[in-house]
Amino acid sequence: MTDATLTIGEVAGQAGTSASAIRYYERIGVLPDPDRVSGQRRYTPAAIERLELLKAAKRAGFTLEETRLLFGDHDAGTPAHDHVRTLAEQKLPEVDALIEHATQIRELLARAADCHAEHLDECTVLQPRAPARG
Amino acid sequence: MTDATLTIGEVAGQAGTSASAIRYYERIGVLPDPDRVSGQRRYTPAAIERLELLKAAKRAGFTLEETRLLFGDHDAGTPAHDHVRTLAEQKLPEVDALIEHATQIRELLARAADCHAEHLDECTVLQPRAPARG
DNA sequence: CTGCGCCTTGAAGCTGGGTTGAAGTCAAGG
DNA sequence: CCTTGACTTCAACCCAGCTTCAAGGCGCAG
Repeated sequence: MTDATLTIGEVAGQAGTSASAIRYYERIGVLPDPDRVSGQRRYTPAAIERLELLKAAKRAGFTLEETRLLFGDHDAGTPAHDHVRTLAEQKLPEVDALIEHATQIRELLARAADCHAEHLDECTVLQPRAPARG
Repeated sequence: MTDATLTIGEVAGQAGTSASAIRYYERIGVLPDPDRVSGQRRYTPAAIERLELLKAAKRAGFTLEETRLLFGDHDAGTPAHDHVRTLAEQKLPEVDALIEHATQIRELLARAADCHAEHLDECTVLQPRAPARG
């Protein structure tokens, strides 16, 4: 029924993480407990997608606890379901702010990377929009 | 010459961080050593902007060490200047990836926040683009 | 039945990013 | 003078997020 055939090592390799990290995630409830074959964890390919989502969420500034709440398994009708909506509403502006900040930083980096000037004054990484030293 | 009049407490308050964090940043070289008046740190308003840049960079996934390298004080002509360019080139695609991932997460959150369905199946936070359960 | 490779667990250790606490300094005010 | 309050240093502590270690299990090849 579940074509859970992947071992933890395979999943880790494909998702670009480590087996120990996956075990850790399961321990703290960020990932669900997988099927077992004679004690060993077995995964479906969906687990890889889930890990990638988890990675993206982490990069977006979510703590593991938040990803657990947001992307954990909640069935409809549970109080958790409503809680997820609330949390999502809370996090939305934070993610928006992150995107905006990251875009600003991106501009700075682009300027720095593109700068071949002899003196940093002309292309300094600093001063996102600050005048200073004028 | 330097109109450094702000105390660490004032800067911390305005930048939305803590005095101990600022001392820590100075200790590890992420921020430059400020002027002193009878032992006490004094800052110009530029310090607040710098702290805000630091915060943005952190949110964008930079380690403090990276911000030290990127946004630290390098004078023109130093080897560091070139190193900054290299690092900036390295980080650019990472920041791009971050922005993309964050945008994806944003979509997920927006869906979740907007979902008033009774059952999570219709609006589940999971499955960014995965079919699954089909 | 031995070795190999990958898996298991639990506990302990590590790194980054700070915070907290103790003990002391300085300037102003009563 | 002495307190008050915001600052100073240094070391110790804390938390999240893993990694590493020790001791052992399972299945397969030789």
